Amino acid sequence: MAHYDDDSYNAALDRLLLLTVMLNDDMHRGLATDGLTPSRTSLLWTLRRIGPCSQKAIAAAMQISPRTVTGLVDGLVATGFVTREPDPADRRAVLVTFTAKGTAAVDSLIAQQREFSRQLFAAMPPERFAGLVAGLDDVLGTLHALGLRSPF
Amino acid sequence: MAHYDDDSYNAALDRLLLLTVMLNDDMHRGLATDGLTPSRTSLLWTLRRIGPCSQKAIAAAMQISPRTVTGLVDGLVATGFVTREPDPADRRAVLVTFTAKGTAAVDSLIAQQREFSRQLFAAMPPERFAGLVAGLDDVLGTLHALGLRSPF
DNA sequence: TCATCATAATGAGCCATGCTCACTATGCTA
DNA sequence: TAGCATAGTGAGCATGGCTCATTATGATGA
Repeated sequence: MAHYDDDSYNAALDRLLLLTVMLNDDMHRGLATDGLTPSRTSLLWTLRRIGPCSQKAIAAAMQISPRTVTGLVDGLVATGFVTREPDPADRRAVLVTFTAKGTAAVDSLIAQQREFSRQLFAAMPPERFAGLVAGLDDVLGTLHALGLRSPF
Repeated sequence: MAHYDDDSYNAALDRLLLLTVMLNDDMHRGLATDGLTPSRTSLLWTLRRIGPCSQKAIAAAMQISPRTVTGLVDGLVATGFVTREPDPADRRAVLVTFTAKGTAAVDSLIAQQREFSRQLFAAMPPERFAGLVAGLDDVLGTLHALGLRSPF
């Protein structure tokens, strides 16, 4: 009895992890076409969320070291997605700021994501979709209760 | 109407991607305690799935270059998880083989995963669990139909 | 048999992404 | 103004991807 349940729990986790891997791979594949790496894209997402800010702030938001942010911003500056602007309030700091190309890239990613969500869910029976969302919310709540915190 | 649906699809995909990130982070954190990196662990999982085999076979199974496998196996040999045994049928090749420590490590990972699946799902109402699994299967089927292939 | 081509692994060397530690330049405060 | 704190970066390391060249071995055909 308990054994039977364990097996179905494991099968469910296997599905979840498989989905995790497949979604990750797909995201990374899509990125390559835009000349972006996963880490640099993550920085762009963060920048969109918190707005032009110091590298220190980006490091805190992404939970990586300030030194790593220097490297990522170097790459994004070299490829024209962001610029380093002087911070009028602190001459030690820079304000990492989108270029037009950077803004366009993030907008494109958002559009791609919307399209992908349509492809994933539009054909799903409403009841099943609702069941999936309820299940995901349950899992996310459980993870939160287990002490895992969202990176956002 | 269509707009409303789009928003709920997006919200669902956001949940899925958030879950993806959180599960990934958690897995990687857990690994560090065992002295394993994510890539080396992935190789151990692969090796468990396909059995002692050449590095070439591992590269094919993991969809990475043979050169990268050389590096990963170097690390796993240095830390005592696997050994390189001569292939009796082909003196060019090696058979990557678990040590006792390697077998124990994989067994431990499996046990951790079973425990984690219990923590995630044991408290979930059976109906919601069933709804989650049905939804996940639907999504996996859709991904397959979209041309995304499982890495296994 | 032996020359040729194919294959398994690795050396050399590149890039990206993470880290720490040390250092510079600047800000802040007593 | 002296001294501590903070933002960013240089130096240097590890991991994990890659390609290309090389070595050793296997396999095949003349």
